[in-house]
Amino acid sequence: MMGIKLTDVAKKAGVSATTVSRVINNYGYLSQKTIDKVHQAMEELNYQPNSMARSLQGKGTQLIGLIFPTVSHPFFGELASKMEAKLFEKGYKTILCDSANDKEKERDYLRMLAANKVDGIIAGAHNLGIPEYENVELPIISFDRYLAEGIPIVSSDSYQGGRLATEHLYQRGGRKIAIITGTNESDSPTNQRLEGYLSILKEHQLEPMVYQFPLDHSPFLKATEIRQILSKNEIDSVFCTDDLTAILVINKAQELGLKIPEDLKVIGYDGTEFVQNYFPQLSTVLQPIDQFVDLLIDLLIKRINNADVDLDNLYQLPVKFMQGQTS
Amino acid sequence: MMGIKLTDVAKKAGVSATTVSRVINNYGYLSQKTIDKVHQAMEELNYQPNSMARSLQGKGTQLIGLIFPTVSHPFFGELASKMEAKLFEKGYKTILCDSANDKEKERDYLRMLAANKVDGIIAGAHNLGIPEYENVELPIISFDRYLAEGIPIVSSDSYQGGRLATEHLYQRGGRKIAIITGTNESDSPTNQRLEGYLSILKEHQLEPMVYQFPLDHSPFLKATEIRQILSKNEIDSVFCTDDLTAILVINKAQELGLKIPEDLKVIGYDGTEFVQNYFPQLSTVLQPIDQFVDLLIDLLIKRINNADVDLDNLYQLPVKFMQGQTS
DNA sequence: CAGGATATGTCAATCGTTTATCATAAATTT
DNA sequence: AAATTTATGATAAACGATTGACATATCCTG
Repeated sequence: MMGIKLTDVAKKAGVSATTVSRVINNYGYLSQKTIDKVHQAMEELNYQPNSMARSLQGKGTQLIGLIFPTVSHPFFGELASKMEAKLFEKGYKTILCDSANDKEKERDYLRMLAANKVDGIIAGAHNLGIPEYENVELPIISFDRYLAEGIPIVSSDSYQGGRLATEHLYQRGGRKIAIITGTNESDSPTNQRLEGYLSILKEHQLEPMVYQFPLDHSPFLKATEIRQILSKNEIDSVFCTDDLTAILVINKAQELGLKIPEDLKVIGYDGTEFVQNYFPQLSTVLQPIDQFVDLLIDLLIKRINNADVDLDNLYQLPVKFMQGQTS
Repeated sequence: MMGIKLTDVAKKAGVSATTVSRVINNYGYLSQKTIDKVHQAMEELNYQPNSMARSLQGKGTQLIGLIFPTVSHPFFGELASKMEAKLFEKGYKTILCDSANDKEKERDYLRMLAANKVDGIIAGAHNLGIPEYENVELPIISFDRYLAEGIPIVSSDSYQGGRLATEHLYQRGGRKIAIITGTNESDSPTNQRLEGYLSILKEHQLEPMVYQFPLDHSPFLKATEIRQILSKNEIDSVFCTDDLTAILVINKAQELGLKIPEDLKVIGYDGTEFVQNYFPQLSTVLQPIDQFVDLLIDLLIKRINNADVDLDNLYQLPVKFMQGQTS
């Protein structure tokens, strides 16, 4: 039933357990001959050191917790997928935690990750009021959201993104420019997209039209509200602070017989590869997902290797506007 | 640096370490008073038993490995997300393994999961020729793909799905019905979709037109090939064996000025919530994702609790056709 | 109040690996 | 040939929790 253990390898290789351990952990004096013998025995027995026993010794688990709202959303799916790939390259394993916008679940996760002695956490969920983050002694890096004092945030320049999108709509002739965004309950840089929008409208002395949908609204509910907004016929442009909402707007506009972009200009936000591949017509603001991944992981690994490295509080990566046919 | 341990709880609660362990593992005689005292101490100290130490004792890690091609694909993203949620409910943690259609990566994962002593594995990747599956002594359940003798497969009735979609296209007047599917290198029930298609064409004595794209083709490449196929103007209907390809077909058809469904009828396959929400117009064959999740997890847990339970080799869940406006 | 049931404690071994300490032996340098 | 350096082994104590064996004390019940 039980697997191969270190002593089995030692026996097979005809050396002592100590020597096998020395080979595995590469310390002390070792002859090449012994190293080869041991490696061969490990291969022949298909030996894998027991992670539990190693980390009991304080070796680190090589486990990283990933806390995101849900990987069923293309944006987080893409982020998680790339994160996982890069972590695996670097020898880490990923524990997936879909917080599902559920505060209690997120707290449970935090406890669970601590109990599992993960080496670090990357958190990008949207729940507020989780004081546990204040006391976590683990290395954490946050994605796009304030968690607690001393936890670095990686995000993009949402203010600039909001400005880019809105100014673009204005340049294309939009004068009744609405924004559809989430309720900014969470203390996240994401809310700056709205600020960017407002700043541009102010510069052009236009009246802002702000629609805020709670994050936990179903797409169906959102679609219904969007239909209502559109059928009032009071707007000529919409800036959606995520691509999926923009797609809903386009769908509903088509149902209502509105021509895009003539009757209605639409801009999204995120620009995942998914949307670029399957909705190439959508104008959107590109978030630098690959750079997010690189930076998040680099920072986390720095923290893991040295708990005292000085990291900035906030890293803001630049965004890019991408012209499609919907604006 | 180090966290709270069992002996700290014992001290705080004023009882012995054995008693604390008895409380945690719920065995032996215990008074309610003691139980409460210990629980209170655990809470006050925010104690979490060290998973490593527990599983060294043979307690099981409560870890489950999830091997899928990539969660950046809406279908697998949804599957993974729901799987993770249900596993968490049942007290399991999910290690995410995106095999990325990379055989070597998948083998590495298998090794890694064994070293981490996961309690079980659910594998739904698409790689062929991984003999390791033959020797894994862990409980495994496969999603939609043959792995090795004795590993149960959960899938849907792809043959029937292929028939449903194709017959529907015929009923709507399609006579030049093409299929776009993957190359059936992987030994998976999925390939039965093609068989279903062929069977219907045969019944109606129509000429099959089969286009097969390798799984690792980029969407861009696929789109280009689709454009070529469509511009030859030889078909009036397409059955795509996944929704995303169907979306590409629709995009390219629009570019070419083809009216849907008049000039071209399109049917997809999968019917994720994502597609239902954001592409409600697409006709598609619904896979029973929720039932997949329930069944996969129930079977796996059965195997975990009793390695000798008799499970079927193949579980085929029914699919449903869903009428949209593209057919 | 005897005797079983209940409640708690002490002690020690165990899980598989790491690592420090000592010991010893061979190989290499001076 | 003596002195180092290199190579390996034997032993044992961790890491944190579990659990069986055994001891003891309190409780309840007939």
